[in-house]
Amino acid sequence: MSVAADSGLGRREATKLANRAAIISAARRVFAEMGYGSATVRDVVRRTDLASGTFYNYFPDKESLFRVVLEESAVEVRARVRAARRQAQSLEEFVAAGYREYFGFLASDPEAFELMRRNSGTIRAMFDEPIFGAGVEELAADLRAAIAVGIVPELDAEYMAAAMVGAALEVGVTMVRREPPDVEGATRFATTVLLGGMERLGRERRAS
Amino acid sequence: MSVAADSGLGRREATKLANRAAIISAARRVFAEMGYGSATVRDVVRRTDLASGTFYNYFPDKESLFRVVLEESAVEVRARVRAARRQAQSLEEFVAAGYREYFGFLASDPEAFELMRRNSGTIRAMFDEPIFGAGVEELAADLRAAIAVGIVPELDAEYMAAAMVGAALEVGVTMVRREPPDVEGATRFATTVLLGGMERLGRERRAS
DNA sequence: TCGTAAGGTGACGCCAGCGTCACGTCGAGC
DNA sequence: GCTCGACGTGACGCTGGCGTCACCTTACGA
Repeated sequence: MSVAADSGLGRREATKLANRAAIISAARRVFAEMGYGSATVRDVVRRTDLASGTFYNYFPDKESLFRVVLEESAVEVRARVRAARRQAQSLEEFVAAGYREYFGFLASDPEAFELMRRNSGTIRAMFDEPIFGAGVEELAADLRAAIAVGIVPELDAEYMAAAMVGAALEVGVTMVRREPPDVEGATRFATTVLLGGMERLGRERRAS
Repeated sequence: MSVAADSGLGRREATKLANRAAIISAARRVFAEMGYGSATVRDVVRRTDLASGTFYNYFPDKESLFRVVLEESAVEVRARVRAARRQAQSLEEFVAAGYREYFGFLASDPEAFELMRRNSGTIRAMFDEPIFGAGVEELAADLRAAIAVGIVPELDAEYMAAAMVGAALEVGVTMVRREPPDVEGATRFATTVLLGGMERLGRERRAS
């Protein structure tokens, strides 16, 4: 045994992991900077010290790579947001928890954020309705559950989910641009607006 | 004079206009379907009965074409939205007018909408902060003016503008997906939410 | 009716990305 | 230490987009 590596892996296994990671990391930067459409496999490989042929030992093509890159970022966020929401005991907590988790993610990983923002159109078209789209679906489901229990007034859950996610996206962009990004402030703002919106929707509904 | 054309233009002038229009129209569809990045000049030309060389008599390259295509749609919307807002006599009218105009546009020209949605990331990156971005700026300015006059409670105008635009974008997507799109319903929903949000922001501010 | 030139045409040369494959290297296992 | 095969390598053939240009058609004006 000539093991070497600090990890428990052999050299071969280790470089394999490293190469894959290098490709994904380079791809993340490339897709974020120039967008999926104009990026080429070569662009990614060039940001790596690998040969072009090597790429194809790891991924069959650009699209597969893109899917993996997104998976790595987005799935985790969505899961975190949803988990945070699940623990909420009140409506305010429900809304705030989701926003806090999401804004926290943006602040901590601006590159992933840029990646998703830059390619949001492509993402929507490619997976039709995933990543953010699925986020909307999940939120709508959570809202419907909350309405059923009576925590949230009766309202169009689909529209409400869309409004919440849309606001999150744009407020997030604004927050990231401010230095340093104020996660708590953005969370408070978004939460207040959306809670106020639900309140008023409830009031108007009752009035009619 | 062999004029011919129904319009007052000569044949040459007429085909020139028609060719330009044909290219722009084809480009709109191509960019909407495959996104700016992966679209090629050839893709556009192929949707036309023109030869590839002809394209370069009208536009120097893909980017110029893209800018013109966007200009044609976006500038007009932004102007319409802003004009509608300007006539508003109350806060409710201010918010509702903007949304109504915007949602009306989406419903009336879904292709332009698809174009902008599909390429929103590219647009942001290319013009950095135009189209929608400029929309946010304008809205923020209008909000600040309204705050100064006392119609809108003191709040972070930039965040508020972001939230309003973000909500508009996503609610718009949802609205367009419903058949038939209910412009008034979406307008009422978005307006109520955002007004409620402002209300609550004002209340919380006063409380602190 | 005729000369002129505006402008459409598409083949052309160039370039870059694609995916492959024959070769070489080097770690793994004995 | 030696053999073996996994895997990195980069040149290669191919494809398709790019922008150009010599040619030709035809509207225009006299």
